Amino acid sequence: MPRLSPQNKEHHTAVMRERICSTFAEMFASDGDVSMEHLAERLGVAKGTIYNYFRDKSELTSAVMEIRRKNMVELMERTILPELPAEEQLAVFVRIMIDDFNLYRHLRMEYLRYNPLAPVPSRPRPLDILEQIMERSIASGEFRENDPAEAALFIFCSLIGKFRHLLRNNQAADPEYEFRTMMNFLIPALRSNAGTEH
Amino acid sequence: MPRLSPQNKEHHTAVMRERICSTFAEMFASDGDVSMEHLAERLGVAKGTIYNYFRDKSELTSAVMEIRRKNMVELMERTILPELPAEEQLAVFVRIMIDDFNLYRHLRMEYLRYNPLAPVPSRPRPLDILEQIMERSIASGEFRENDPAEAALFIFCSLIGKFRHLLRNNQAADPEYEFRTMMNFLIPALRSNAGTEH
Amino acid sequence: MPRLSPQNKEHHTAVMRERICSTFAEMFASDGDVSMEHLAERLGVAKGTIYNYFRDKSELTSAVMEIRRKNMVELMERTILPELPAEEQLAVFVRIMIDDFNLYRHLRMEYLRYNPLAPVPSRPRPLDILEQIMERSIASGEFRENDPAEAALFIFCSLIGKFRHLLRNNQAADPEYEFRTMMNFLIPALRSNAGTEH
Amino acid sequence: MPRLSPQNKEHHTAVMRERICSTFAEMFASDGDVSMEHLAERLGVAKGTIYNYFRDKSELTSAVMEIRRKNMVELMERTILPELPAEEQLAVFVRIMIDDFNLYRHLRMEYLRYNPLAPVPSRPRPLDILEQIMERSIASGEFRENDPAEAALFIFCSLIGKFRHLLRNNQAADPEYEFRTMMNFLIPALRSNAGTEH
DNA sequence: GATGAATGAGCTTTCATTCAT
DNA sequence: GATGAATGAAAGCTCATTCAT
Repeated sequence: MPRLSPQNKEHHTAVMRERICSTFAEMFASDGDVSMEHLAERLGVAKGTIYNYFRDKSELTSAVMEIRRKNMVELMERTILPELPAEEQLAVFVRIMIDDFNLYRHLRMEYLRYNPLAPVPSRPRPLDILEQIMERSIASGEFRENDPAEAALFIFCSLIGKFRHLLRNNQAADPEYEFRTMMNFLIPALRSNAGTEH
Repeated sequence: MPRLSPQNKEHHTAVMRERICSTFAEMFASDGDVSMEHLAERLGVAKGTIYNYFRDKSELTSAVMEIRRKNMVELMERTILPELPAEEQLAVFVRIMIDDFNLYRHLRMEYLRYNPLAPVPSRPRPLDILEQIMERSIASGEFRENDPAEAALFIFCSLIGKFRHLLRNNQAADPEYEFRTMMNFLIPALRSNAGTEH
Repeated sequence: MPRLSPQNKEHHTAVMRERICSTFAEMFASDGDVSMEHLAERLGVAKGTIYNYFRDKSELTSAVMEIRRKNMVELMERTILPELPAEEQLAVFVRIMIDDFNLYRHLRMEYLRYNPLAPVPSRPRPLDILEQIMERSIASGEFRENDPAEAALFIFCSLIGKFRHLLRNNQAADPEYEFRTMMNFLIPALRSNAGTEH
Repeated sequence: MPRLSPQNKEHHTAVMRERICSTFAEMFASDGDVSMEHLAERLGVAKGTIYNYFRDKSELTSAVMEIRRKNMVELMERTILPELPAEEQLAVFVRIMIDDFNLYRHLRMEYLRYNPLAPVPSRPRPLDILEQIMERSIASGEFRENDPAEAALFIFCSLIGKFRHLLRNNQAADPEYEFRTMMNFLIPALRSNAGTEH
């Protein structure tokens, strides 16, 4: 391997980190937990090489989650346009989350094992975006008066819970069905304030 | 501790199993996965002793989950009376789930690892009870027309998702706050059908 | 359990030892190695009880071998009559060995594990009886001139080797077939001295 | 010891496997069963290192047996020339077996434990070679009419049985003595058919 | 920067043996 | 004499991590 100029070196490092992360995510998505040995094998590099780019497995896992999150967020930012009706914005959000789940089911759920203390990820997270949607929708009156953060968290957790349920039953999501069911309950939850007087 | 009368023996066994289970659950709750070695240490017995009460770690884990589930279900059956208003039934259900979560945080989430195929637990599960609540409430018109199973699953997953979120942030639930938030969204989701026409 | 007189006590001990041994042998014969736990279970006594009659597993195993050997030897002494033709005496010997093998295949082969230093068993052993047969037969001229001990050992080892071969292939012996094959080679080996001049 | 050229790596692996195998065989020969821990200790490496060369203990044991067998068979094939007199061919065979036994006493006998179903080893095995010797010798009339396979098995088992006997008495063989005794009985067994008419 | 052989703490599990009652 | 719960050394095996080259 030839000497790299500082820029090239930086570039090389970034490319390599990206390659390792995406391969790891991919393997995780299909097989569940992945050993460093298998990962190196699939990458076609030595185990030690991975450790040149990531301090340990925990850092790698975090990085993967970060990339995944960034991709998801970028997609959301491109497709969830503030000028759309609130309901439609929510719909896009839900669809993206469902697709992401189908892609990364194992990774998402096993993440905790290597990151029990849940390091704060870089902003914005999907939950942040969802909060913005809620803020706009409540401000515009499309959704009922409510704490936007709370509403966002409720929606977010409903989705996560559903994903976990599917995972337990070893199923991928049926995107269309799950989408319809979620919307069937979420929209009324956000629209009407029927019966909350207790 | 030999030479116990049959009753005493049975009692001793039950006590010991209970002690092992609850210690395991407790350690799991605070630390995540627990090795048999550490469990024995905390119990103040030898590793082998645990294996006199449980064939292997998988059996122990299942037993803990089963006990937990049975306790929860019994409590639900005692306190969720069909003659109460639907909303109140749901409220009790939600409270019990939140309390259970606080007690068994990690265990609930890591259970999968030792039981990847999710053996069917003894009925009824909390979800079954929730389905009954929904059936009655929809039949009586207290909640809007809907598939009871779908409604139950939505509620259940919303709760599970919330728990998982708290777990990720390494928090116990604040029972009163979580209760109010959940009800604030669940009741409208089940009452009104505002805006589901898309 | 009532006080036993010294004689009764002695008798009880002998009976118990016998019971333990024969059960152990039986289990060994059908399943291979047997744990003290399983043995106690089958006997309907506690594990500790066995240790009142045998210092440890090694002593038990030795005792079993001893009993097995004594039974076999008694049978040989009853049925191998010196007045029979040499060939017939040998035939009876071979048949008894084959039958014994079928009964105790596992035990015979695993014995070494607990008795790596092969404590000298009580006399007479089958090999001793075989030596007597050889002595008589060579003295009477029915078998050719030879060291009787060597001849006996050769026959004995041929049988043991055959048993081991069968064990490796997880077979019981076919008594009639094995008998014919052995005799087909042993008789000439003992009769003629063709070609030993090298 | 990283960064080896491909040849060196292959060489290193071969050397290491060989070292592990021969140490294992050696320890086995003197002590009977050997734990991975003890083996590693004697090798001066960590337990895990052995597992870099052999998937598990069963594979290691098989490898040792295979090497041993290959060496023995190669030696037989080089030294047992079809043009030699039958008796001489047999003599060489017997000598090689005796020497092999002295080298691998315990291992040979305990092999079964880790390979209870006796996986078919690579051909040809010593028994195969012995069968060829018998075929040729019976065809040429040097040995009497007989099923070559049966004759070979008889010889083979006589040897194995002798080895087992020595093992039980914790002896190495005295090669010259054992050789003479075996031949003293085997040759007549194969030559003459005196007295097989019963 | 890359390598990958070596590491060793850690895991689950077994089972002969002990000893207080 | 009988009991059997408790023991704990020992086994086979895994895998994230290190470091000499």
